[in-house]
Parts: sequence; C-alpha cells; structure tokens
Amino acid sequence: MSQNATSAVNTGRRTGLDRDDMVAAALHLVECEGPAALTMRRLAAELDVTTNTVYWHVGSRDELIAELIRSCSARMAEREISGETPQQRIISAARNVWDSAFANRAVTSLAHQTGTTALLEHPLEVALAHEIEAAGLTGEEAAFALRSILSTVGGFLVGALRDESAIPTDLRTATLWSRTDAGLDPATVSALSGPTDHALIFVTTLEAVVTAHIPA
Amino acid sequence: MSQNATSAVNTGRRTGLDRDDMVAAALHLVECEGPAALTMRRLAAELDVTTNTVYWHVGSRDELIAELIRSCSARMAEREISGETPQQRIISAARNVWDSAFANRAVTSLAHQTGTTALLEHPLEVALAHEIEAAGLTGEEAAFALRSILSTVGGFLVGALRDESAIPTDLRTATLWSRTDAGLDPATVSALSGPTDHALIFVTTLEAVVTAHIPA
DNA sequence: ACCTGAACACCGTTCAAGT
DNA sequence: ACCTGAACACCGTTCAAGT
Repeated sequence: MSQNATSAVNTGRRTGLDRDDMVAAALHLVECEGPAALTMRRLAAELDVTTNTVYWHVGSRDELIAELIRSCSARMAEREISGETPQQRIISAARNVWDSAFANRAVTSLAHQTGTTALLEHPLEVALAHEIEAAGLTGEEAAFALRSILSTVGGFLVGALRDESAIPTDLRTATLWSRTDAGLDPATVSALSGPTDHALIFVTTLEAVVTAHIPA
Repeated sequence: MSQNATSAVNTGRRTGLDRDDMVAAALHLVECEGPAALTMRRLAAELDVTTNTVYWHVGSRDELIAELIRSCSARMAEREISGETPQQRIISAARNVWDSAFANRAVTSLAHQTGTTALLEHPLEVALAHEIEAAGLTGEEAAFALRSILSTVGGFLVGALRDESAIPTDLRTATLWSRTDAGLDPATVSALSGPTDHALIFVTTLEAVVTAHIPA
C-alpha cells in the first residue's frame, strides 16, 4: 500500500514505520474490510514489510489488537450526555454506549471477538457510573445498577450488530420462525419472521431497566 | 481414539463411521476441550481417519457445526416451565434459556461464535413464545416482548459465559475499574473491581423487563 | 460409495542472520 | 535498533486416485 519515501526496495533496515503506524494500518484494515481481514500477514503486506517487522513493533496479534482497541477507546468516548433528571441522563449515557458501538461496528465486533469489549467501552462506562452516582447510588448498589444496564445494552448490541448476511439463509432467525409450526398464532409467527427494529426494543427495554434500578 | 473393529489398518475403505459418529465425536471434543478444539484435522485424528473422510460425511466445518447445534437443540429444550401467573411462567421460560446455556456452556459458546445461537435456542424460544401468548399477547406485540426478553437474556449470558481467565489480567473488567481514577466514590470503584454475581443481576433485571412488557 | 495421499492457500509465531 | 528469509506447526478445503 504505502511505499517508502527512500526510493529503493526494502532491503536491510529502516522502513520509517513505528508502532503507531502499525496500529493505524490495522484500524484501517478492520474498518475497510472487517475484523477477519486483520491478520499479521495481511497487515504486513499492506505496509510493504515482512510479518517480522510487524512483530518487532507490536509484539503479537493480541497486543496489536489491545493497542488498537485502546486507541479507539478514547475517541469513541467523546459523546455528550443530555437530560434533566438522573434517570434521563443515565439513559442518555447508556445510549452513548449503544450509539458509539454502532458508529464503530467493525472495531466493536473485533473487541467482542477478542474479549476486549470492557477495554473499548470503559471510558463510556465511567461516564455512566458518574451519572449513576449523581442519582444517589454508590458502592454495591451503583455497581449492581451499572452492570445491569451494561448487560442490557450488550445483549441488544449482540443482536443488532450480528451480520445475518454471513449466516446461511436456513439458519437465520427469521427463517427458523417462518418454519415454526408449534401451535402459535400465525400473526405471531409472521411478526417473528419479519425484520427486527433493534433500536426500538432497545430503548423501550432500557427505560424499563433504568426505572427498575434507579430511584426517581 | 477409537480403533476399527476389523483388525487391520485403515487402508482403502470402510471405517464403519457415519455422519452421526462425526457429530458425536465433535460434541465430545467441544465439551471436553472447548470450542477451539473443534478443528477438522483434530476431529479426524480423534476418529482415526483422514480429514477427507470427515469432509465426505459432513460436507464442511460449517455444516458439521450446524448439525452439532441442531442435535443439542432438542436435548437442551427438555425443561419444565413453572409458575402460576403468566408473568411467572414467562420468567421461568426465560430462565430455562439461561439455565440451559449454563449447563451447556461449551456448545453455547460455539453457537455464539458461529452465529447459530438462534438455531440452538429455538425450541426454548418457542416455549417462551407460547407463554407470552398465554399472557394475552399476539402478533407484533408478542414478537416485541419475546425479542426484548431474549436480548436481555443474551446480554447477561455474554457476560456470564465469558472466560475471564483467557483474557490478560490487565484487560479484565475488574482490573480496569481498579485502576480507574475519575472522581468516583471509592466504594463504587471497589465494588466494580470485585466479582460479579451474574445470576442475581440477571434475575432482577429479567423481572423488570418482563413486568414492563407483559400485562399483569 | 467410501476412503486415502498429496497438495493449495492460508494462519500466528519464532529463529538465525543481516545492516 | 531494526529488518529480512526461512522455517515450524497449525488451519479449511479440494483434487486425483484407489477399492
């Protein structure tokens, strides 16, 4: 992809690339072609170096990904919290987690696959924690509310970010329901065979969860 | 692992194995050594055959996994629903999804990684759908309630089934919170740095979601 | 119909060697 | 300090060939 400024071929040393360039190229790869495209060999090819050069700078694939997630973490946290009441502000903060995940779905999927979701969302979670404390909860109570809300967000995100097009037609949720014949109302089966408005059910459920955990 | 009954070495034809044996061995592998252990080569070695033999019987890795999930699906659905009121029975049915996922966490993780969760849980979802209809909801209303409840279950499952020991210490949720210094109450930070009682927050939140979506 | 040997095109990672 | 060539031990999958 990028050629060396110093005319000649990459023989010997000095590519002019550093760790940050590796991470930047990795992010570019993930956002353009998805998490699966991020392989060490592919990244090396993109940078016109050997895989070993990548290894020298980033250590390993896991470290590269951790660094990538870390670098996105701060950027994704730049979101405003709105609302008058504590409950409204908590809902707003939780929606920020949802919105930022959607705005960066490739990176979010990568984090999810590699178990680094907590790292990616931590700044947004801290913001949410502040709003929960502002509502009057601390300690175990605050932790309980935060974890409940975050799990709720996570559940809807998994459903909403799942790439159904990558799944064979006959294994898709809608297909499974359309083939269901277990004495359910045809209208119910029909509704379940159609598309899902993830954002709508998320917001509705989020309000219920927040109302249940946060004193008015 | 298993040797041929017919004395000699596997030269030529007839291993005496069929598609079901492949699926059974795959299940055994997943349950004993986790989803990552399920590779075509590993499975072939376990059965004392060539990878091609596996391919001949199951088609591909994706088909093998789909078949594996399908075979677990029915078995995992054998759960009773208890409770007097519609709400109680819905909560019971939702807990069955949770309980069966825990009882079969290796297979559940595999399904989750391969996008076949819907296939695995479908019978339990059908049972839940029946209880929702028994509560008086049909069509879009029933679908809305079902999807909300299932997403909620899914969110808590992701958190509860995640293998934290596979994540480097400094990327774990607890570690991230213990290092957080953003003006939060020390008691809150301390609580968030400790272990999570997934089952407790799940049950509490589930009740809130069900109450919000199902008329009493 | 059922199975093997050999190969293709990938992975992550490491070692010894070069400048 | 920084980079390459070559290799190791894996993947999923396919092709031609055997019985």
